[in-house]
Amino acid sequence: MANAAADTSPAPLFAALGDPTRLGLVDTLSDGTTRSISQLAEGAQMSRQALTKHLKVLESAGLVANDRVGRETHYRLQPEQLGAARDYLDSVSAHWDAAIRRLKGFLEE
Amino acid sequence: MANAAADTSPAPLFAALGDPTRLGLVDTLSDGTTRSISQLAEGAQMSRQALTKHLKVLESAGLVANDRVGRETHYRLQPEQLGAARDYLDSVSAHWDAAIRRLKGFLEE
DNA sequence: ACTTCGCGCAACTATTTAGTTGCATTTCAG
DNA sequence: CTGAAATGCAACTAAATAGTTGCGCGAAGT
Repeated sequence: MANAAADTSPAPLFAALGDPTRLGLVDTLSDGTTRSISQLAEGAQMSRQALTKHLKVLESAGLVANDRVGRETHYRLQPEQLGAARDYLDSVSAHWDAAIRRLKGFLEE
Repeated sequence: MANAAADTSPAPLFAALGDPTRLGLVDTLSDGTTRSISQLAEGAQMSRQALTKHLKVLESAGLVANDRVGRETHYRLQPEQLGAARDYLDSVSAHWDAAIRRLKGFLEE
């Protein structure tokens, strides 16, 4: 069991992405670099603690991970779950496409 | 302006998908058929009104649409926004991949 | 005409979530 | 050693969310 999040349903994953602040964090971290909480909080319009909470939500969803470096906590993006979310959306779209193709087949007969 | 949802950020879109009930509705409707609220509420373990609220959330996100048919309200999936969400995830992943490739380039020099 | 079905609207409750502040702890710098 | 920086922890508030119930109304069936 190496997988903590996304056990059965991707809903918690989408929920984690469903907030502008967290989406911004994901976007910021998508440049491959690692940042401390204070660095991430610099530009933001809310307290460091609020940011910390958001980071914990992202971490629970498996979207980010952190390493303690001295007195700093460095967060980094973990892109695997992004792929999982994308795959889910793909499967729904594929289901839809196949169904529509089938329905059209009936109509055009 | 034909686009009501996903104006700037896809966060509301992800938020709409970030609930197991709503994700189930999307999944159910992905078979291309149209269903009345009562039909959708049949299997569910909650009241029709609760379902109605979830459907309105999905509708606000542009994920479903409804047509009034007599005394029934038929909901159908609108898959375009699914594609929008997928595209966003793709762009983040692409950004990540490019960044990592660049970082690896530095290291291997 | 009468009844029933499918909905919408509104009020209400309980839980979760987003955000704050204050304080203690650990680590680095001088 | 002393002080400042970076963070974690805990308590608290306000607002959003998920859910309920009750009721009224228009559309269908008989």
